[in-house]
Amino acid sequence: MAQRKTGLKPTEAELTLLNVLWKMGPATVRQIHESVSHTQKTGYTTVLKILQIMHEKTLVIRDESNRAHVYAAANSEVHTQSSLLKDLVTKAFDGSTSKLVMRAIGNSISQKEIDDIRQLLNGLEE
Amino acid sequence: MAQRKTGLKPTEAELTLLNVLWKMGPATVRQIHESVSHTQKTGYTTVLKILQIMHEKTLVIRDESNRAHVYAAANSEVHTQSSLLKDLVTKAFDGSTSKLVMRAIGNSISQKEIDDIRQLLNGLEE
DNA sequence: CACAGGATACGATTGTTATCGTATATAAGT
DNA sequence: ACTTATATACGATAACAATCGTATCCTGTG
Repeated sequence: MAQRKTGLKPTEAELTLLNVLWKMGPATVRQIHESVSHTQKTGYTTVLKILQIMHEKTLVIRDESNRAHVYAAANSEVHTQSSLLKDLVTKAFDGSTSKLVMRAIGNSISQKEIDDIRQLLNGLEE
Repeated sequence: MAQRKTGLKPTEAELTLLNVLWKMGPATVRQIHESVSHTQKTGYTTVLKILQIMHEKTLVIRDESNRAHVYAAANSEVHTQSSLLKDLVTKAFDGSTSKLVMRAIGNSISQKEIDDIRQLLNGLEE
């Protein structure tokens, strides 16, 4: 049911690893595991396995030229965020981006965030 | 790992049924199935089973006083939307609601939607 | 060159999601 | 009371997600 070829949705564990890769840039399994183990209690081989699966799914690319493979996110953070948002908009907001935005804003947001958003709206307008 | 007691996240199939319940109000399995079968090819017993599981998870409540049980969403659409958004913000937007909003707006949005959002921002401000 | 340390590969396991088939129960007609 | 239509309950299954243990495979160093 999930899309095959392009832009398939990362699972929760996969998204965690992607976040690391976006922050750190290309990294080895050891580095990635080191990074996640600060907040997670995941084993090394678990991280490895997930990365291998992500590679099959083409969620990451890897450089195998060295013994320790170097992994990198296949898609940008922005691209993935947009994709996840689009998915949520269709599944829970009846396809309406503005509904989602208004719900998000309504949740609770700081004055600075309000200013940032208004700024962006101004930029979009013309 | 997923939270037990309160506000646990509905799966995709569950969310589909919740959308029906929010639109229609309380309904029987037959009515719900009828509604989803317009766009889905799901069997009757599948819908029934999912509703039973949702009942165990307390995602829905049900009235068993008649032979055909009547199901209703346990939480409001707004509540669930907020919960899903909060989840996405923490998992993919580093906890920043404004990042999410700006990404959503950036995706593509109509002039009317921009106006609606600006309106909401004005309302929030004072 | 042997070997210890560290890397990947390969299942195996457990839990969850989604889907149905079949069994059973019940209400309403005839 | 039997039969039929329709409900729920139950259990099985297949796919996917997440987790590791173990095996195997380099590679640099003594």
